Amino acid sequence: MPRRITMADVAREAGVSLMTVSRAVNNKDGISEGTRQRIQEIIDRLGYRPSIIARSLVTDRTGTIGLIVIDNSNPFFSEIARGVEHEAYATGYNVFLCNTEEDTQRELAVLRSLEEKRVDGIILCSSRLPEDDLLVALEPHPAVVLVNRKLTQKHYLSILLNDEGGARRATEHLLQHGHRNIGLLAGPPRSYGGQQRMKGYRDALESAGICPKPEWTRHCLPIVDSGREAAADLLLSCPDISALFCFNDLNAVGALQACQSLGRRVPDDVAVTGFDDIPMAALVTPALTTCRTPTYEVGQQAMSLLLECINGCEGECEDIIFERELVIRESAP
Amino acid sequence: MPRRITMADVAREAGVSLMTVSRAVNNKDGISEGTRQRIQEIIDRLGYRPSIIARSLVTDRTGTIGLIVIDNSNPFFSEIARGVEHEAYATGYNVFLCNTEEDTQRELAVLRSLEEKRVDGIILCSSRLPEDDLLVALEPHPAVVLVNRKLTQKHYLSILLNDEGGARRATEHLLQHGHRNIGLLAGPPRSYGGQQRMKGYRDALESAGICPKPEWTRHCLPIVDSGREAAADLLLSCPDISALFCFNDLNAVGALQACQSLGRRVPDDVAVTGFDDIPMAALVTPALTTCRTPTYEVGQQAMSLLLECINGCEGECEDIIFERELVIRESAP
DNA sequence: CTGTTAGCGCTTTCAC
DNA sequence: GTGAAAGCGCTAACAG
Repeated sequence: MPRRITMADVAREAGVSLMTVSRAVNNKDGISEGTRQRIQEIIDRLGYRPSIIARSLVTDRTGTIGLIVIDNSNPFFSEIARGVEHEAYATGYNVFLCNTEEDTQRELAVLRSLEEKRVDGIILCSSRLPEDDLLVALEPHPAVVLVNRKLTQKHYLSILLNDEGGARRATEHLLQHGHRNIGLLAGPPRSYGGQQRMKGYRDALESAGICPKPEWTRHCLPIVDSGREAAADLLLSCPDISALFCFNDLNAVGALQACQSLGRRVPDDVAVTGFDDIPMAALVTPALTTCRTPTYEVGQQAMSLLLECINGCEGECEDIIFERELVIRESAP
Repeated sequence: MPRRITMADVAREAGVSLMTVSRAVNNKDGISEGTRQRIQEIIDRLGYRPSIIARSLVTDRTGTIGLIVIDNSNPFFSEIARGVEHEAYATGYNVFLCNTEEDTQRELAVLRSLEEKRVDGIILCSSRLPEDDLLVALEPHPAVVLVNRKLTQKHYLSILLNDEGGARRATEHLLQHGHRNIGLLAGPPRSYGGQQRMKGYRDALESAGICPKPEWTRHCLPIVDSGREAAADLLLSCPDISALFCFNDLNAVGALQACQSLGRRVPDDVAVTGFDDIPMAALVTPALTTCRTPTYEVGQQAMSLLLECINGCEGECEDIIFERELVIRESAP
């Protein structure tokens, strides 16, 4: 491996000083058009690439951000990631993608390693950390956008999803169709979104004069398999349940499978609702009634917000709230 | 924003030199256990985080790698990304995720920006660049692993998928069930995997004494919508087609939709095969016959290979070839 | 319009 | 076991 071309090489070749090359590279003025072109030619010929590492050391900007999600193989997150990366690319940033895999220790570790990498900011999706830990872990980061998580002690710039409202509407939809005993696949206990959805679910039941029984609830991981197991368990122990409100679409797909293997028809014996409206939701049989989120846009907006934050518009930035639109399909018509 | 804590702050506080702190931070020896502990305490108390940026400048290692995919919202890639990131996390690396969105200019730009970020290596998946451009763009990178792309002029460490074999088996499966006029959704023209699949498809047909007609083939983007359009177009212009071999599962799902809207039953009127076996493949109706790839493992192995390459085991590293296992389901029983 | 000096935060090398 | 000096590749600040 031959030594890399540095700015000094370009400067020597062009017979100018480092600063002149630097100005050419960064398109700054205070340099004649002639020298700029001459230097550009030499840069191209030599294949010089400025070291963002060296530049960062002095400018204190790395041109990188960190994106933390639970699990990039969950379409909800991979679509957010795509939105973030699209916006980042458009503005010259690179994105570190980190999965926490529902592990709070890993979430902390990742937050720390991004700090050591001196990212200009982070987008943290669906954090599972207790608020106290989160406050400490976020504090050293120069810019932060939270997705789907709200803190009580301190405000961070956020993209919020109206999970409570979405859950309420979905549950009301089930109630309107005569369901009284509605099961809840509640997702991970530490999920803020899960807690909001539970609120909406309970609220809707109580407004209808129904007391949501604790035994109607099962926590589960936000994946198909865990949803299947939780649903099967729930349907077996509470045979009078006629509808399932599921934390997300993956859980709902699992619920569909559980119903199938228990010989319960959907929606006739058991109605099922999902959450997120991932592409799969419309394609399974029966197609899922669910709450849609414009996931890609969430990612885009999160990155835009973060950029504003990085570029120092303290105070002027505002949280963005996305609605969860109820999409009615066959699993709960 | 208060100034960041630097190693000098720690050194001053501990009453030692920079070097001693450095040794403690990097767990090097040549330092007594006592001082090490004392320094560690001060580091914790002050919340010091070493600057990987500054370290990189002297060590010439950044602890980062670049992962380039076409589209992270395609489950095939998001699952690879998860595998890569998992392995990276385990070894202390961070991953830049970049989407090319089928745009070769963007692929070049991303390759270049990763170079400027001085990544220790890159994993390039399903590159769409012409070989000549690719050779130039890859040359300056210190370590490279190619996924599902083989070059003719120079060898790069690769994870290869036996797409040709998989396509042949899938096509043979269709032939064995009496299909003679088999359409091909061929994917993007620049896709190496697509070219290999086309080879396998043609090979199988020719071995069966059938001349694959050019009008049986449609190129399309590897997404549902494009698959639907291409399939509809194909079925309309060649009504005698009784089976479709699709570039990937997303295309196959699109083909299913096209059949539905044209009133053609699957598999009775038209048999359909997909490729990849993404989770959705088993969940749509009818469930897709497809060729499975252990995508997550592809990602893991790609990262392992890259690490070996980074750590300089020239020559000893070997390409890894994954088979594409035919999974028979309802869409082509 | 161009150049010189200093320094970003760390590690390498060598000296004690 | 510990420290001093030099330098990684670049840019900010100022001088000409």
